[in-house]
Amino acid sequence: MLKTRYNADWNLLLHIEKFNQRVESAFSKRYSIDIMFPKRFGGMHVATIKDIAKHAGVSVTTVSRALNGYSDVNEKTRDKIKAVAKELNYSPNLLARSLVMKKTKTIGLLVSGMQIEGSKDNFTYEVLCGINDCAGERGYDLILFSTNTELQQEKTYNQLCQERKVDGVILQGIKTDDPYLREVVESDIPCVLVDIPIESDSVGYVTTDNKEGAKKAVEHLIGLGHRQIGMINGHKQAFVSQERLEGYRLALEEAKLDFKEENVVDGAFSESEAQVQAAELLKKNPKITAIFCASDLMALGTIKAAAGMGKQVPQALSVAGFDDIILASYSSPTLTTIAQDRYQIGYESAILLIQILEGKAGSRKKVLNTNLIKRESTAKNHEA
Amino acid sequence: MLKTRYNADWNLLLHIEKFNQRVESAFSKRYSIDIMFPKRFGGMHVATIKDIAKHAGVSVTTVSRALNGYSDVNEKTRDKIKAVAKELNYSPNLLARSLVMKKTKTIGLLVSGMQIEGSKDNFTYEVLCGINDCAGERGYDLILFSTNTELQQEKTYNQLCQERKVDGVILQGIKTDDPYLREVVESDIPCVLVDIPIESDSVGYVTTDNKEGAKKAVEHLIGLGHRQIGMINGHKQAFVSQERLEGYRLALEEAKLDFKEENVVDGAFSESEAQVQAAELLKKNPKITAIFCASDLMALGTIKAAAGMGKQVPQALSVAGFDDIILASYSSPTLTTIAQDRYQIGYESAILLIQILEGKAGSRKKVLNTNLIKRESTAKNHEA
DNA sequence: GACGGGTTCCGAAACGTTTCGGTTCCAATC
DNA sequence: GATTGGAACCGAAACGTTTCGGAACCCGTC
Repeated sequence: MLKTRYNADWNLLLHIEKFNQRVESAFSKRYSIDIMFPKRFGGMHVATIKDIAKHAGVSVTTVSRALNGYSDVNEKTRDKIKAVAKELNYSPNLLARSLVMKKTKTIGLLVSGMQIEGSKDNFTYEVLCGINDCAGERGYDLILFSTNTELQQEKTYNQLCQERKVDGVILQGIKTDDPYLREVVESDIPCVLVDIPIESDSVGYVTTDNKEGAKKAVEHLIGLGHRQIGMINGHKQAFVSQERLEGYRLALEEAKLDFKEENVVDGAFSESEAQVQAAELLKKNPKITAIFCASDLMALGTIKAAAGMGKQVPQALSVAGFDDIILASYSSPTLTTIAQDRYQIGYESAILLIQILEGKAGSRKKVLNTNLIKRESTAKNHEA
Repeated sequence: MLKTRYNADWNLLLHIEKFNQRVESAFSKRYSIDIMFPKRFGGMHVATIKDIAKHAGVSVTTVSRALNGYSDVNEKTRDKIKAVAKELNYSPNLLARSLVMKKTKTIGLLVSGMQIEGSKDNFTYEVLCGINDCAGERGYDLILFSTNTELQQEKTYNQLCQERKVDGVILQGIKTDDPYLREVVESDIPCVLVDIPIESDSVGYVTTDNKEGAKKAVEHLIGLGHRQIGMINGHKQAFVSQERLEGYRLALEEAKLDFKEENVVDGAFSESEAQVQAAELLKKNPKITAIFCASDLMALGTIKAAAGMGKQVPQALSVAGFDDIILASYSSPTLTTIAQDRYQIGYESAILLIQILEGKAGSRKKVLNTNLIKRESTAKNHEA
């Protein structure tokens, strides 16, 4: 479908075609269309720097310099200009400014898991809150890129960023095998990754100490007398899964317990999948008295699986999770878990990105601490 | 703090001042600073329409028209231009385009409750998901305005929108006495309100049928044989509270039950506040056998209050909530509640806004339906 | 009274697009 | 052979900023 001339809007082709049947000359065509689509901003003319210049009797240069706080303008002139600006209800056109300054003061947000399913663990939302707060404090605005829809899928990471001219990007929720990730590393757009450890001149990351966290959880279980401890992990494409597995292994090792590969299964970070996998695991290895899950959601699934087999938690089986999502303190039994501060992850991501942008980042990575939260889902091993 | 000339960046004042001590002439000053701050986009020159024109041997006009699908360009030329564009890895500069087109294809998001507290009910997040999906499908990007920080507080609604030149705005989570709200109505920026019923040429709203929903909940309680039914409402500044109260009143009326004002208290949509208020209400009126809460969170608080008084839910007290948040199906007892589709609210908001933007909105309001979800927290009235 | 230096201002170019108002060329028509 | 009309293209202005390179003026100094 081609646009005919004088057509400013795809969607209005129909109107125009109808219209064309009634008009002859190019002039009337154009004119009428102008009437049909009045400029939105034009309607109630928004004051520009030019208007201020005219009203204040100075040049645009001076207005710009005055408003931006430069020193080579007389204070009296500056006051006058400011007064006129206020009177005209002026606010700068950031588009124009960005165009010449080559900085937009916006940071892009590429969230892969911005779906309704993310509602249970609130990971995405809480990270977003942190980013938003930090960006707000520092004068940056956030622009959201959706990557889930078909339409956006066609555009590459670079296109997204180049078109909108974001100063930098924060990526969250993308898997290690996501095509976007390659692009990120190859492009030189400043960016911060959440939970993916890549460092370079223009890319940094922030994550929690997943290894240490997992280790704490398993040590807790060991401390309760458990010797046969299973693990429900996430999936291979997640860096955090590797780390949590490593923490699990480490804790066992330090306690001189055997690490058995068959005691570890993947639950895809999903409650239902974990339920299936946990049931199978418990059937295959009935001696297991405790399970460490790489997420709270999977812990909930595991508890359901246990219940399905007539095993009470925590009496017959201890279950520890990871994340400390809201549900963890409301479910029954309440969940023993490793808390990670998702808000802080977001906040630190924004800090780091802005530091990189402004050329004063020391380290390009930030690793946050975890907390063991003891609740009802873990208990002493009575068989010990 | 004033900027000296040749200073492109506030934050670098220090560097420059230090630097100035070492240089004399204006020329060397400028030159050196240029070296110090290379243009970010300039580094690896991003292809512009001009470059394409040069490489393809045509004018910029033709390139623009070719890429935008206008009809008065030879198909052979168009193909060549497209090829060159791809080769140069061209992507249009939306800043420049927006500047002349006076349309940015972005919609602003003004969320008042973008805080970590919003994590329990996922209202904000789920609405956001809906908006994001719809906007993505229709080629709009989202830009987030934070209103909670001090810095942003100074800027008026109009300034925010004018500066970023968003095409339209969606407002969510603002109270009826929020100063922003006045501005919205007075400005002529197209906008859609969530849960605030204001209509005009440029503003519409979407909400759920709160009255009907509340009525359903209370009718359910009445159907279970309850005659003394209390209500924990939100607060006066919320439109939804008025509606839900009205629904409560209506249900009582149609069942020929007395509406007693002392049976309705405000819980500020907060779990803990509701707990306090519910305890007081139950003490003052021990004959109450059922309570309708204007939110699930408050229902949870109410259940805690009941437990604190030795009343089992649902045996001694039935509790119905509103929202159907995630917790509602995980708490114990699970909550009987009125489900509202928050995702849909977001999605419809975006649809409506875009319709208004493109001048083809029929109605300027959209009211969504609710669903009664029966779970464990309500039961037959044994005293009846 | 020429000169240097500081203060205050300004003209014009630049950023990357879109689009108005043409022009040029060629084939078809009278 | 002059006229018309369409197809294909282009120059230049416009959008609203910032900033480079001066210019004008005044004051003090040699």
